[in-house]
Amino acid sequence: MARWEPGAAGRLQKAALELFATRGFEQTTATDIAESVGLTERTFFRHFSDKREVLFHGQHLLVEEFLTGVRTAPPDASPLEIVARALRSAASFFPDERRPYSRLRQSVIDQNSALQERERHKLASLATTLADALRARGVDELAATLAAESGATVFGIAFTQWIREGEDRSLADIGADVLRELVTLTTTVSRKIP
Amino acid sequence: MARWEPGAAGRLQKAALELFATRGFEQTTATDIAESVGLTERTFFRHFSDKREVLFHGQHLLVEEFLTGVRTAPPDASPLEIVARALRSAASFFPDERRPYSRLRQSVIDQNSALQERERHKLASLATTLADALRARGVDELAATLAAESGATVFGIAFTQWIREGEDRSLADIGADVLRELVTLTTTVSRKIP
DNA sequence: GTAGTTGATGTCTGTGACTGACGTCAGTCA
DNA sequence: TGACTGACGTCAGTCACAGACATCAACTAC
Repeated sequence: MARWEPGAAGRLQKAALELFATRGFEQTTATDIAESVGLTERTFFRHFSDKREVLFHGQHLLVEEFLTGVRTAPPDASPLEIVARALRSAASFFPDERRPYSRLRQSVIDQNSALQERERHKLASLATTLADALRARGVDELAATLAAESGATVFGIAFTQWIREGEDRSLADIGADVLRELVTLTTTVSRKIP
Repeated sequence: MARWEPGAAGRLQKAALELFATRGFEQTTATDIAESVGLTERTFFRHFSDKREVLFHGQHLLVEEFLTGVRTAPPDASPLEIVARALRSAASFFPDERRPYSRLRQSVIDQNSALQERERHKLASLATTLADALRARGVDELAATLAAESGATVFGIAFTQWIREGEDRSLADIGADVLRELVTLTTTVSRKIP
């Protein structure tokens, strides 16, 4: 028999989401979470750098999906086409079965501004990573930054729409729609930018 | 003679920036800041909701500039034109004399990820406010969100450039350039978005 | 198979961010 | 003149997090 139950991080993550969803984020201490799965506070902080992070563990896998999309884009693709590929690839990270889980998690985040702050930070660092990948493909500095930030924005908006009650399109479809709307928006500048 | 020196918040802000710049953010306690201007930690937290906030006080004035720009846009302006106005208006918040101060402040933020997180959060809430203002003008939901987020992104990129050593264009000029680049980027989609 | 090593955990202790309750006192205003 | 207010101080408490060190099953080398 093993000395410890395996998968401590996973158990902590699951317990944390449940406790946050019932009691609320601030009303749940790190000790609460740890003890609910038979561990100590110290162990909690060995697995997660801070209390908020327990809800954001595994985000690097999403970033990887984005990068895969960037890599599989044809060499002559424009920055925005590359971003479109990345978005489609990232969407595969959120199959429809995952919607209920994503909804619950988001409802927790939406109720606490410290968590929203962390979420935005993750999205921003995704944009930074994306921009690096674009630059590595030879896209110039400013275009890479703008395309990457736009990609992150589109992803954020699409994701929000994806988890809305009643929505049944796939994340990939929504993402493509939002990106198209962005193109439309910027191409219908009737007046000159001063 | 007054009982207390006036302008406690301002004195705290100034002292905080100086201490953060010399010792670093984490190496400076709220007590350090407060006592350096003859106040107590408790008073510090009466003026600022948390330690990071001392660097972001007054941001609502910037938001106001954005909103002024939105309001002064002609009724038939497209969402992106409105955003262009907002950007130009916001730029007046950062006259060239302010560059040295902004550089110092940014160097502090760039050295601490908790501060970067807060900065992104502020930019995100600016986008939300902008989107509300656009919707209030009749812009539809998705277009408003996209235009507002794009505006915030452009502002962020332009500001970063404005701060760069050797840069001497005004923030308004840089902002207009970045926005134009965004338009260029999205209008040169040779391939169809899948 | 025994000794040494490793890795995930527990224990103990400390620091600092933040909060609530309450006291203080100069200035204001009735 | 006396009640009231607003900005501050004092005190005590909670909790997020971190360093140092101990523990002990499992694995490894010999």
